[in-house]
Amino acid sequence: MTSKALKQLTPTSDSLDQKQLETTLGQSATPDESKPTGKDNANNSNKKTTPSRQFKGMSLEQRQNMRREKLIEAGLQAYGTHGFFSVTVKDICKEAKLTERYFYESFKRSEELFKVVYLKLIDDLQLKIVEAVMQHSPDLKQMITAGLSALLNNLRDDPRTARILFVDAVLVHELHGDTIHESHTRFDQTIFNFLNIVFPDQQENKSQISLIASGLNGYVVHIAMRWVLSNFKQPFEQVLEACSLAYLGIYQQFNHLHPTTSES
Amino acid sequence: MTSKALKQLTPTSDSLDQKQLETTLGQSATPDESKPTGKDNANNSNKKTTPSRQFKGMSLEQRQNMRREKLIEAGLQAYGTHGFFSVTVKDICKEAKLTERYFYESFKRSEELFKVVYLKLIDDLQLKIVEAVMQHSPDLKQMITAGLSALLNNLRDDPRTARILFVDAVLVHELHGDTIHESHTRFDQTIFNFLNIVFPDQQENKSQISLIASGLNGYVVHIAMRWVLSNFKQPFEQVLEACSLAYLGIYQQFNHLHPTTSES
DNA sequence: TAATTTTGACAATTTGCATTGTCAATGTAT
DNA sequence: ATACATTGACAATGCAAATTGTCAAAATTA
Repeated sequence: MTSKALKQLTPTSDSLDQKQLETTLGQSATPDESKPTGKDNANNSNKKTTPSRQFKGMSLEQRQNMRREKLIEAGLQAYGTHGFFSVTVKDICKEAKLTERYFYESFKRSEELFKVVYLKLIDDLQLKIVEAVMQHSPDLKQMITAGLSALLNNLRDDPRTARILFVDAVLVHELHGDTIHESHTRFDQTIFNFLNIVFPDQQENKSQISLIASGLNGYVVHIAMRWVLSNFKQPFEQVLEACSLAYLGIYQQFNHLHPTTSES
Repeated sequence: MTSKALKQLTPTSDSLDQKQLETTLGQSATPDESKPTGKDNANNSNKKTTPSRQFKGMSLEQRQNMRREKLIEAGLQAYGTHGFFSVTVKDICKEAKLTERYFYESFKRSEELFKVVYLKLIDDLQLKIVEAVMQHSPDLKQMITAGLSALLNNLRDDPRTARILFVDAVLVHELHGDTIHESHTRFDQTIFNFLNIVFPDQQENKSQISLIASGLNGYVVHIAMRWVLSNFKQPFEQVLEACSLAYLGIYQQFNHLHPTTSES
């Protein structure tokens, strides 16, 4: 079906290099500040505190981390199901089967938990996509298909992810300054890098390519959101094709505008 | 600059019909429920009320409408500058130089005002775009350029619009059920209609074209948002070109996939 | 088993804002 | 000029959720 005009797309792909891909595309932003936020852990060696004791076979730190994980999972469930603004701290605690106290043990406020959930999700997603792309490295069309499939599959397998990443995230962007905004930008950046590999000899058009990367990102995300919100009405293949069409179209257009070697 | 590969894009455009355009593209959704929401206006003819008296040369209704307009303008300013969730009713009243009482005279709650502001903005924007497109009717490339220019100019002239339409709107989608969601969909729909005109004989691919319309919408919006957030760093022409590239690319791709008449 | 910490349930307090209400000052009609 | 609608400033109340605090049951160590 999608063969006729697509064959001519793989020519420049021989300039693709597996190593180059790994180096350039990667970039996990979670800066390990996603660790416990609570108070002074390390047995604050004052007077009356004989803290740290084993419990259920776990140390204090282990228990805290376990609670933290439960809260994060509960946050994913609650935020992803009801939306950030319908969820209270109490809701999350109920979901996690923990009491409020333990929420504040790990997070200062609801937004902080949300941020952690968000960063985790977007990191996971990006990793999956980049891996999928790299696995099909030399063939441009396959790389595109693989990356898009990874994205769409992820969203379909867990719509909560879609809600958090593409709906509520905009919000927390506000509340959280720009930390999340930056990580949102990372996607643009990844696509930008990809385009730079595909069009190696376009030094002048960096700025233009950057814009196009943002556009492609928006293109796919918007379609994906419709798909999610429609409860996956359209068949996977159709969505995939609609998404890849943009990439392939851009590819052709760009090559026509800036012919490098053998373009007509 | 953008000439070489673009010339071949206007062929099918001879099938474009001005009337068809007007009929198909239009669609203002504001259902005139955007009128006063307050209590019983019409001199509730009970006992003790001798309401309605002239004030500053205006009737009660005139004064209410004037206050309403001031609130709407204040809402645009406040929401568009600080974001919906940072704005309180008091803020809006301060901005409008009115007291809370008059807010509740016209609106039940903050979301209601937001909705009105939103619908007003999106109607204005869509009108401008459709008009611009129609004015350049026969020539496909010019239509695209004109429509995109109208959009970008509007956003640049008033970034508050961008914030409300593309950032906070998602939000109020939540709060307001789907009224706003629908009007958000209208943009997709408009583009869908446009594509249907451009590809008249693609009855089978309706569903596919609908997805692509959403994608194109997302593409442009995402680029536009970057542009806005970067405080319009990139030159207008560059943004415009990046946007139109997607339309032209899709056009070619689609024609290649589903050749109608003379396509190679 | 006794001493002590950890935990869970839930009450008490705080906070931020919406929403309503009061009242004096100002403008309007007769 | 008098009576009253209209307005603006701001206090009073309501409310929902965040945040902190209390206390007794359960688990742990020795």
